[in-house]
Amino acid sequence: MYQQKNNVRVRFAPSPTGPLHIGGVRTALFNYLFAKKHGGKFILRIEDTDSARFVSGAEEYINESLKWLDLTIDEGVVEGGAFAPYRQSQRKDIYKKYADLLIEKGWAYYAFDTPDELNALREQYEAEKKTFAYDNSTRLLLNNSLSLNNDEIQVRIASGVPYVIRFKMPENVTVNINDMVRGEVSFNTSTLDDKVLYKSADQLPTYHLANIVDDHLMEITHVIRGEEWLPSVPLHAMLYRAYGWEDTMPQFAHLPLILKPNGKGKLSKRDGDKEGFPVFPLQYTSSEGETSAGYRESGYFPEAVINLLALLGWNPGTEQEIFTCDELANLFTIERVNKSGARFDPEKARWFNHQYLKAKSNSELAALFVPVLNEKGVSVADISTVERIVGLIKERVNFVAEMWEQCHFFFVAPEGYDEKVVKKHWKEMIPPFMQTVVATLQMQNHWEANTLKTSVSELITANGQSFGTVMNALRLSLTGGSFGPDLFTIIEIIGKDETVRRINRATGELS
RNA sequence: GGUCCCUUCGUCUAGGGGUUAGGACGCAAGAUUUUCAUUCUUGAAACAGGGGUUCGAUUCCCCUAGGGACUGCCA
Repeated sequence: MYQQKNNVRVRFAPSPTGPLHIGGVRTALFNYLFAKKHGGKFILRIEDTDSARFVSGAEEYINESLKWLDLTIDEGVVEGGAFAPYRQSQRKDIYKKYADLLIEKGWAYYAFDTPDELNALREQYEAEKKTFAYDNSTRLLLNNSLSLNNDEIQVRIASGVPYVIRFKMPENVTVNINDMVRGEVSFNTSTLDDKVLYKSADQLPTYHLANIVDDHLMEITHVIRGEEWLPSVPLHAMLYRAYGWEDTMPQFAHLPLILKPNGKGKLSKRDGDKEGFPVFPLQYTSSEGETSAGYRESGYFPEAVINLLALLGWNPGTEQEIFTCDELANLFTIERVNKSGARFDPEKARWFNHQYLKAKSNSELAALFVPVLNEKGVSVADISTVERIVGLIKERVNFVAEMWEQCHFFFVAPEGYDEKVVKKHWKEMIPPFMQTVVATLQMQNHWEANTLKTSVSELITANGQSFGTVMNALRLSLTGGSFGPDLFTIIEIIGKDETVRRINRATGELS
């Protein structure tokens, strides 16, 4: 397949145009895993060559996201490195030089057509049910240094007429690329257009130029990116050829897209809002004040996010599903990346988090739960009790935040009683019988779940009561509902006084 | 429309010329349980269609269909 190079250097190259999308995070992850696997370098390059779409704070968001997920960057804007700067807006001069070089070599040309003119052409073509393309069939009809005579070109440039630099795509060249995930991919250059490489609007290169120049200069060995770039591959390959860099051209790997849970198309911000799952690693508030949920704020553990993302489009071929990041780095190979897009499954995402939550120690979870308790107005005096409670309920929740509804009754008396349970279990004989239960409990001097269970069970049997009814009624009066861990453990933890108080209150209120 | 990519249970996927087509999520049933969960067991659930090649195709090839991406002075 692909030859392994000695010094693997991969880059994650996002644009700071908004919050990093979960698909972008997965691209970062696969790059990171690949670098780790081969003992190579993981580089973060900021591709901010679109001044119009630049969003302030987006770069910080990217850094914070990768940090939260513990995807350590070897070289980047913050980390520095031998190939700095790593922010493309700071490499302007480099790109200009390389754009000019292409003109000199005859691989590119100046084009004076304005955006308005081009748009008009597109509309005109569309009206005739055709598609306009700036390519070998049209370029001689347009205003550029290929169609205009030399004097005219010089006059325009000298008088400051804005121009872009376009790649002169050669005709009828077959470009074969061996993609690491897709195998051989083939294109004919005659179907390709003359892409803008250098913009007049902001005097910055487009992605294509900046990307190829930087990947070359930064000695990138493998380009692992989303499938949306596959159609650009022949252009990129031709650029490497134009510069004479073909022998060091990186290997390409185009990752499948992450698709909507249901419906058509790739995962978008909207889907998350609609289905109630995050699409972004961190919560994000746009400049318009619109907030989108983040995995972090939704209570996902970073390890769980890494795990679930790794298995979206890749698997090790075994039945193992839970992996540490180190395990993933060991097991990861591009060859086992799938070709087809994967629908995102919010349900399974929650399951992953559940697995990680269960695996955490009680003290770890208790520490995470204390802030939730404080928020609910519970001040924690005894952390060991919280640890114990958390241990009792961690099997039944997916998120730390869900713990409260599973265990609030350990901390506060029920505020009401579930009517269905009242109807079903709060029989007429319950209130009087509860008095004998209270009496029995008050006599206990060994306040421990098993002992309590024995005493109460004996009482129930001795009085010929229905075990289920009494137990449910008791649970109702203590928790307000019909769910939760072992009842006698609850009784043990909340203590004698509180237990008696709650039973008396329920008896009073429900009679 | 054009170019390119993709196609195994509802979803994520394993597999790969001869298999009872495996696992996971979710779903259903049963067992356990004082409740709800957990846990355990079981179950329903897939090779898009049509042609080839072959003794044999879900697997290889072609076509069709469906899906996706791209088609910007965005990345």
